[in-house]
Amino acid sequence: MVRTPCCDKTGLRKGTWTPEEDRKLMAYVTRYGCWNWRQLPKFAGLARCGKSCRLRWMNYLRPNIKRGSYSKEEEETIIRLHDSLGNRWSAIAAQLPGRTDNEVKNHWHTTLKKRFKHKPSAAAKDGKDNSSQDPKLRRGTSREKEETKLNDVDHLLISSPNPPLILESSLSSQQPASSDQNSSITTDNTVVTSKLDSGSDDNSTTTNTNTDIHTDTLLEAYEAESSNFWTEPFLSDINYMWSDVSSVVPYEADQFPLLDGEILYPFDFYDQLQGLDL
DNA sequence: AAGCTTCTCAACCGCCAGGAG
DNA sequence: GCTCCTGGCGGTTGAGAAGCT
Repeated sequence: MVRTPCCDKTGLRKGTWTPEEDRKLMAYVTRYGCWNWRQLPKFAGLARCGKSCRLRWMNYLRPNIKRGSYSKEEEETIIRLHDSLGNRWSAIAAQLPGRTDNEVKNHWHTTLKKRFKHKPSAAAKDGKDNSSQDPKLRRGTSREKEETKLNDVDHLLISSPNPPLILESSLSSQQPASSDQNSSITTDNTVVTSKLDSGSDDNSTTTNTNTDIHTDTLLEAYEAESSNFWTEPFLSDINYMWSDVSSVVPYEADQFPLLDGEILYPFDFYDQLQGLDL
């Protein structure tokens, strides 16, 4: 499923992330934010390129990542948005709280796409899905990007002017996060929450705006072709709790001997937990 | 049980946009 | 206006899991 680890010419690691690397990245970003992805691995004590760190954080370690099966509503949203937007996975993912563009893209290619092999999307028919042909048309407008930015949790992480250096050997000497750092994290959580809320609103809005007759036809076909689809329980609703320990901290707590609870559960974790009837 | 094929998805790659100097 | 740097995006890859023969 994952690539075997290897080293490139510059000595930077590639391939599968180890639990140790995840721990370092998570500890650093949680505590200090992603002030500069390029420089971050150096300060975090990681032999990875910045891009790799960013990708790992965005697609796997972020606290609000939703994992598990897609619900009927989520797949419906993907289908509708793909029909209207084409392969703009980040825009589609923005309407699916907790889902990453990579995940949405994978799910489309592995599952949803096959169900509509013979039914080209409206976007494709209208020429909207020409993104892969003309790279200049692949990107969203600056306004769309701005809106996406507002939803992007990471933009609210702190930007430390003097980033703390965390060397492998110095992790244990880290002091607890300052109140300022905590506030940024709390802000992060607030945004996550509002994003989740607004996400559903956006969903309905987008659905109303973008749904056309063709999409309905597409969805009907989709329903007809996926026999067990509508009858499946909302697995993701069961599996996903964005404040769940498993999503916030993918490893056992005792694997974080250097981290205190403040970092393990940096947000108003327990408050969220109580509200979920777990 | 073994070998083969198909599927899944984490991760890489290259390109582009936008900001800073 | 130009160059450089960085973040972000979408396409693609390929190892491992799952299914099939």
